Amino acid sequence: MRDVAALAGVSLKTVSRVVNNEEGVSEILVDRVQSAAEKLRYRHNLAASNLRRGQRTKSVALLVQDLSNDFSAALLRAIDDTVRDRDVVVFSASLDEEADRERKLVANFIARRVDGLLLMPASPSQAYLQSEMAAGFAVVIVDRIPHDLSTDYVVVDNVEGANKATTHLIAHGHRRIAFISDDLTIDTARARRDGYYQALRDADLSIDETLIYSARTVEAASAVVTELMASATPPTAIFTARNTATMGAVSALRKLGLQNTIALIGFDEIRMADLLDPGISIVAQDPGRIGREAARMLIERLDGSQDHHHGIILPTTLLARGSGEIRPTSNEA
Amino acid sequence: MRDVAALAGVSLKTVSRVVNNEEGVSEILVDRVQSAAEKLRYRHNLAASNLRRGQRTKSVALLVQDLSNDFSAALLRAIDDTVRDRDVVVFSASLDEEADRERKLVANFIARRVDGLLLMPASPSQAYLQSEMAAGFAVVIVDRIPHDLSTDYVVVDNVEGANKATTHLIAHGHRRIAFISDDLTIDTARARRDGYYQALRDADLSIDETLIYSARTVEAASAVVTELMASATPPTAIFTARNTATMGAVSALRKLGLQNTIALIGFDEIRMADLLDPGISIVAQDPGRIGREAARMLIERLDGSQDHHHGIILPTTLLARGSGEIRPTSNEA
DNA sequence: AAATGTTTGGACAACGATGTCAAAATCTAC
DNA sequence: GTAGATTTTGACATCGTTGTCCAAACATTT
Repeated sequence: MRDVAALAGVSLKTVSRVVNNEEGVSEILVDRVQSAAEKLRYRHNLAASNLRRGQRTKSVALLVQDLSNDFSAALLRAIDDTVRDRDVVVFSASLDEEADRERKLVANFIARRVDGLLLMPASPSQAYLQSEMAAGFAVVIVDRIPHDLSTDYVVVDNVEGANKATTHLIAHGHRRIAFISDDLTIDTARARRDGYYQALRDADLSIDETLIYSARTVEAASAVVTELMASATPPTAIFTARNTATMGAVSALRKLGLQNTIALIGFDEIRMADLLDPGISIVAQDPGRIGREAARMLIERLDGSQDHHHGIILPTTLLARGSGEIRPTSNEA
Repeated sequence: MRDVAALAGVSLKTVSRVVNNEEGVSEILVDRVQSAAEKLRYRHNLAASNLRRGQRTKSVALLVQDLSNDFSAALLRAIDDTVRDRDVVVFSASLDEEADRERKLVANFIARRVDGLLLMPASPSQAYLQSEMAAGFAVVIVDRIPHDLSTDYVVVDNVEGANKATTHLIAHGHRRIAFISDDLTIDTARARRDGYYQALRDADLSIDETLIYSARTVEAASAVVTELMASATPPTAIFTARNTATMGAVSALRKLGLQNTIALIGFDEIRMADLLDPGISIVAQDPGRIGREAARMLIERLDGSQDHHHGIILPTTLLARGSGEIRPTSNEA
């Protein structure tokens, strides 16, 4: 910038004025500065500008479990779309449920002075964010309920959704319904299990702990289903509480030739679910909507809203496509 | 920082030393500074540090067509994983094939002084990056061939992959093979069409322009297939040159009840492809590998490599799962 | 022609951090 | 106890910008 000023024969401040499109610089000088900037390939330094101005960095960070998961990818896309109007850019990273990584990344992003954080927490407690928030840092928790932290969040009604799925299976005559979720240390997984329990209780069915499994990956879920089906008393229906689990279950059932025998409902949409045979019944959430709402809440905070923190609980939709409507075979009923 | 120094009763520089874990500060002072920092909730400002040090910002940007597409999401994940060791964070954004957006975002990221750019270009020419690169900015083009720019890039062998798919269909007796790709202004789409043409020519089949379509979205592709099948002389096979096109074709064929009649091969993997009936034959690329290679190349440049720029052309794999092995019905042959 | 108003341009300090270099404090050895 | 070596500490300038405030240049009015 100094060089540009020298080449254009003006002061630093005048160059700054031109760069920022400020009023009060004669056209002749504007031209001279611009061509000098061009010649020297001058590039404005946003970091220095932000430093001086003490302003927002116009950047936010999104931390999710796994960016390659459809749900998280859709979330990211929706968030990026929502903040784009305001010229805000998005950092993102995968946590793989490692609390350490969350802490490290959050510290890094705070050092970078991002304006806000959208977090699908891997940590059991987010109390460590309290002091940051007190200092004006905006945080919105997505897909999970915040723990030990009073902040905005956006989730779906996991208990209700899981209840709906389980009740649906019960209504179709099932009494032995397996539950496969992500690790139960995860809030969302527990909520879905609670919904499952609730539905069983409401139907006066006993809870069989041997039907409760957790599996992080598609392969793990597939192995669980294979094992379950080989047991002495296999379930007649499966409720998979996560998209990867659903994919694993579909794959395993098909391999066993049981896709038309064992009922299956999954939580969270999977691609091509309606094109499989049978179609896979799903309790769907709308990741785009979750992302948009979360980004909107974050933006409101950045705009200075001091409203009381609140959570948005979005509804789920049961999509009956066939797999969830399979009835138990006679000898199992 | 000033406040921390005051509270600890030391100079600014000493605080800086403690923050940066530099040698030569007595333990007593280290403790005093740390507890002062704690008390004041001091957070190191990376932007200011980078400004003073004139160093790398340890951030890179990834610009792709659509972050919610499986391919791009897998790319992002692989890149994030690769650069994480070095404590580098990743910005990402979707371009939706809008060249303007690419230019704007690149300018923004340069102003933010990201160390490097991973770009799936939407622009027809990337010449505008030449001067940035001359100034030491690292650029790697992914999934497409750079235009008017000498730089590193990572692509798959699109011509060969498309040729392989088309040849496979021809070998199964097809002579009327439809081609559905992304917009043909896109380099990669053109390369795949070229591979398709090449295979037809090699088999002495004429090229029928009425069988060439482009469709950006799943819905558009579905509509194209529906239209094609309603025509007087429908194809007996379809080659979809993009994952969204494949999804659209699968959906349309199934709706028409033609999934076991019309052969289909897609370029780029789709989820659950092997679980559909018939399984969907795919010319697969490995997005994780593409991302890792691209990130690796970028890192090498950041480490100062001045090697001649070069492109990596990764192979594709034909996965025969059923849909691509359907033979034309007798009256069509 | 003097007084007033309106643009336009520039000097300077500051944002938060750190490299340089010299001063102060501590230690060693005779 | 003192010269010399060594460890700790701090003053200052600087990275690239921009807000503040004043000065110069020019136009307008009476």
